Amino acid sequence: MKTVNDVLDWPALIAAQPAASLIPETLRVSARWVEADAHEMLFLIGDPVRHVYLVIRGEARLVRLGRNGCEVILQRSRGGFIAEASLDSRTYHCDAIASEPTTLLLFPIAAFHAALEDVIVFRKTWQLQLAREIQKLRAQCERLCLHSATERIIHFIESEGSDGVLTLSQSRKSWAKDLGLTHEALYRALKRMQSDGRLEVEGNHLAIKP
Amino acid sequence: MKTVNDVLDWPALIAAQPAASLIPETLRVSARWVEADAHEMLFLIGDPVRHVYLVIRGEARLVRLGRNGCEVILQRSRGGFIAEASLDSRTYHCDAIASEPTTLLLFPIAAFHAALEDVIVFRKTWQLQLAREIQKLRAQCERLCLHSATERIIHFIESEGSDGVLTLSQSRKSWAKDLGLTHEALYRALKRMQSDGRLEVEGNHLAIKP
DNA sequence: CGTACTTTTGAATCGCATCAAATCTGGTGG
DNA sequence: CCACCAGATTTGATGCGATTCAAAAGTACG
Repeated sequence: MKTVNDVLDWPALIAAQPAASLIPETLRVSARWVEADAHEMLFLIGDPVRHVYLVIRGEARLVRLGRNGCEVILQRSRGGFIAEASLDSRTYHCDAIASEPTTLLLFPIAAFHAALEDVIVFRKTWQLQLAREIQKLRAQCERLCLHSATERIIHFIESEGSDGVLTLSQSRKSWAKDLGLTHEALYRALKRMQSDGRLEVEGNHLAIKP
Repeated sequence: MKTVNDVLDWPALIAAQPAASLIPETLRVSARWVEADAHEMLFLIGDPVRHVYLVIRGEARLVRLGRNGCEVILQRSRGGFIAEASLDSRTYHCDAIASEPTTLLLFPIAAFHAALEDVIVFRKTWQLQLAREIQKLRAQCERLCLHSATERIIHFIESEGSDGVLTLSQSRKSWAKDLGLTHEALYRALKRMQSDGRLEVEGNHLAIKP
């Protein structure tokens, strides 16, 4: 039988994907390799949880549709696990979509649980992963509680970037969604901040001026 | 030496505190018992992480002060762990305050880590705890991305309550902070929803009308 | 070259934040 | 028991800023 190890260059992946670096051999061989098209649904709300998803290339996002049909992003992952919190759930609480052509690894839940029990270093990494996700989400809640577009932008650059400098890894339109703003509001706020001399913009490179 | 077991009626606590139910004996005896006054700081941003905090009675909250001096709530815990995500951090990323007279258990970090390694059932409970926290935070981000006060209120009742009915366990003023609104906006939205016949309010009992 | 998408700008509207102040509440101490 | 105080609740008036709807210009890709 052909396994993931035949398809995948693990050493290269590990170099590129910190999250994958400590996946034990026993778990690797049980993984499934999946290529998803843009806009392809990975799972739907209510589906039974059968796999843990690791995004290798591209982007996957967790979304929920409000009653107005408006999409809300719960998680966005480029190179990392997605829906980690569903590891102990029976069914999914949201939908997962590939934003673009995306490569994923699917680990069967049972094997994943077994690896978490047996391999100490893997377990520690996993717990750290969960803690990081919590801190990231707390930062996002903090940001969304700010009332003005400008404040949210600054908060984002300061918490996601380093030293007031940040290189965006997404379009501004999707950034606007992360910030809980319309894209128009984001464009205007950015322009205002530029002309006020509070921000420097060069392509995807943003720098806060003191 | 006097231990926590002398002060604390564990069976009673366990009945009242699901989160405490699986704390192993070895960890229990190392716990410290703390009574905090209202507004007392439990730890400050930058403090080294020495303990894991479990709220027994009262309420503790994690906050961060924005540049405008406005307080943002990152976590609020009544009867459960607080700052779980700091278990693997060296220092705290936010302040912790007791909202009211509060009783806490403090578990030394080292003992906590040891218990996580040694006691399978405790470890599983802990991982579940982290996953639940992630899902709760995702729901909150989803809520904060809604643009109107009314939508946030409905979302909160539907996700935190059951079947469109919810009993508030906090003042409306602090609820407003959770919703990312001013208290005035919350009061007005509630009144509007009542007069529109979309919501029924009796003290802390809220019910969405279909 | 056409299609899909992002980026940008404009105008009108609405809702929330803000400031101010009155009332109500529970709890404390005299 | 009452006076008092801190905090929560409620109402009002005002202005700003984000949403919304609309549309044009730019950009990537097959």
